[in-house]
Amino acid sequence: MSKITIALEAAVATVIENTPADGNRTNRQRVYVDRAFAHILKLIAPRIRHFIRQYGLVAHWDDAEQCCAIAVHRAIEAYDPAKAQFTTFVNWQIRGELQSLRFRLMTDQRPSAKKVEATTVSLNALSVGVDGEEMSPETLIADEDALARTEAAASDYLSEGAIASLVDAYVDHLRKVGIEALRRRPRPKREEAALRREGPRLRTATYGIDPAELEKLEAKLARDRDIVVRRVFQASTLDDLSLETGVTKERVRQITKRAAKTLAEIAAADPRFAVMAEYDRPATKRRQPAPATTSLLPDADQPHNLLASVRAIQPAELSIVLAAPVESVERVEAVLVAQAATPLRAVLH
DNA sequence: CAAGTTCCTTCTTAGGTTGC
DNA sequence: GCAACCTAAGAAGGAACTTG
Repeated sequence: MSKITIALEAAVATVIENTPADGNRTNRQRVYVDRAFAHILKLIAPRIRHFIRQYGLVAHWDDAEQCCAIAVHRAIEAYDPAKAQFTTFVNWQIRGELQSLRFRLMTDQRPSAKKVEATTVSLNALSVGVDGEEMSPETLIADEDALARTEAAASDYLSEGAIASLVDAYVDHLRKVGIEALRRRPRPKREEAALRREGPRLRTATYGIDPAELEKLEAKLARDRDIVVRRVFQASTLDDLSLETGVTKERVRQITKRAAKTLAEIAAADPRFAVMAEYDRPATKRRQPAPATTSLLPDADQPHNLLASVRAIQPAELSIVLAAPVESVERVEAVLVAQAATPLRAVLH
């Protein structure tokens, strides 16, 4: 154990000792707790600075420090020395608070309730029985899965919106390319001669392109859009799409292959689809650390972010891995399996 | 000027491979 | 076994170019 770890344990022990179960501290106890709390903050100040930088919250330094202080307070309240060391426990509390702060600052762009003239209605006000007696809202909740389904539906709604935007961007790209090709394509000589005979016509609205050609282009775009949406995002089969669109399975495959490539390029180039582009990257590739001001996610290369899973194992298995006698690992119940080169990290109690 | 040739793009067909 | 994938080859259609 390092000096800081030992000092943290001692300071937290002081806080716990001076916190009676009923919450009524004496003045002396309050002074001890305040001193110990200040000492804890001083000990973990370098770690707090590190996390604030890592989470890209340098621009909101004061708020981030406040969140970290709250995290330390919560960590002390919930800390159980029998389960883990405080130094480990407080890390996760701080990260959780900072993550939450970043989410509020960078993601939640909803207007305030006052601005949209929203009214908050208490569930209790809605749950009055026939006889006028108030009923507990919980008794009215018959569907325990409602929350999960609501969240899933909201997630689906957002993803459908993102997909529609991405496909719109792809179709716009195709339209741009198609119109450019029509503009570059010289008019057939016979048609040109006929136009000369008819005299000049103003067609600025169609950029000098024959409206019939534009109609054909739009029809093709609509067909391609349908194919891409159903094939790429809804997993329709080649057979189904071939039957319904009238083109061969192979042509459907070619269209979707070209679309997938272009969609990936659009997603990578447009910040609106940054999350999709991020998701598209192979998991095995190590990402380059992004500047803190542009990335919403913590640096994946940091050792504590490499955690992949927590797996329960038997003491006998761990004794083999660590080449230690079974008796010395009897109290170990779980190990953290990390993605790093060292496959196992265990703490022997 | 009409018919033939060439070039380009889109789409289809055939046959082999791969993964579940 | 089947669906999907991939490659190669070729058909179809439109337009420019060439030739008699």
